[in-house]
Amino acid sequence: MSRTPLDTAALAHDLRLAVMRFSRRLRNQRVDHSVTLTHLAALSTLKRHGAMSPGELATHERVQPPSMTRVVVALEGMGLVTRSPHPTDGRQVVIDLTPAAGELLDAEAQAREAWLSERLHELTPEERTVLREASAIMDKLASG
Amino acid sequence: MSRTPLDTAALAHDLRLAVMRFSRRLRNQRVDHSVTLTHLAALSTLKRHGAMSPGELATHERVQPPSMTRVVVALEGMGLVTRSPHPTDGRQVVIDLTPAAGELLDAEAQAREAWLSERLHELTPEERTVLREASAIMDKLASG
DNA sequence: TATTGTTATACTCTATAACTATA
DNA sequence: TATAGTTATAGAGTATAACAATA
Repeated sequence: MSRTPLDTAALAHDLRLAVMRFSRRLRNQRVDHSVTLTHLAALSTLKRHGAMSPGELATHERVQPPSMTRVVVALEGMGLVTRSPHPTDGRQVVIDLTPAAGELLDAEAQAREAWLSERLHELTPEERTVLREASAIMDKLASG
Repeated sequence: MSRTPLDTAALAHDLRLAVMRFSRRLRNQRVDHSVTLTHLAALSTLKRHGAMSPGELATHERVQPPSMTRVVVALEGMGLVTRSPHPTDGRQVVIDLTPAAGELLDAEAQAREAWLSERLHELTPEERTVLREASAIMDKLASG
């Protein structure tokens, strides 16, 4: 058969376009204009994985350090994260969520995901399973 | 059980982060700096669906018309698309690929997708099937 | 010297609002 | 009036290069 190479090329093509269109749609689904999707993603990662340095956060989100610096500065200005000196390494900084961020995440994340959650509800359980598995695979691809 | 609402919220969360990280990774995978990923997506859509108006192209790519105007202007400047008057409707414009775009798509798309194709090859056939199905579902979600 | 983070700068992507031309 | 497209403008997101501080 040896159809794999062709299939893979077609999959790469379709997957690329689907992800681009879907991510555009997600970004446009903004309700509150104070916290952007990028900000929310950083906050979510901090909530899930706990306090970490800007560098670690950048690695998690697959962005370059200067890009994360900008995000952290904005979040600090909004009172959503704190920057503390690292206990032993003077070069490093520890970014952590403030209580305000915890509250915001509970409320805002739900509101922002309302559209997506609703759409997901309209899918079949099988389709949701596909997306659940695809999420893990895409994260694996992104981190590789 | 009634676990669906909770599952859906968690899925919305994970899917959002996975798509954001994956799309960042895709954008960063730029090899040639003359044609951007957005440009390539528009060209791909024109190749697959044939000549169409800027408005139709914007709908396909889930962007607003002014955003597509900018892309089309850039592509025309690079000699990759032509803008012709619509035969019957004087308001409309028809965007079509030039021969140069055909050549570029064959070569450049493959080159740009080399990274992704390689990564996809490392997956199991089952994982690729998941991504293939997920692509279709994400397109459905984006267009809904 | 190597690492961590930041500043400076610039480019891509995308949107909304206002305008023009045609239907 | 309504529609298609464009222009003008702005903001979000991200990168590379250069710099400062610490290890």
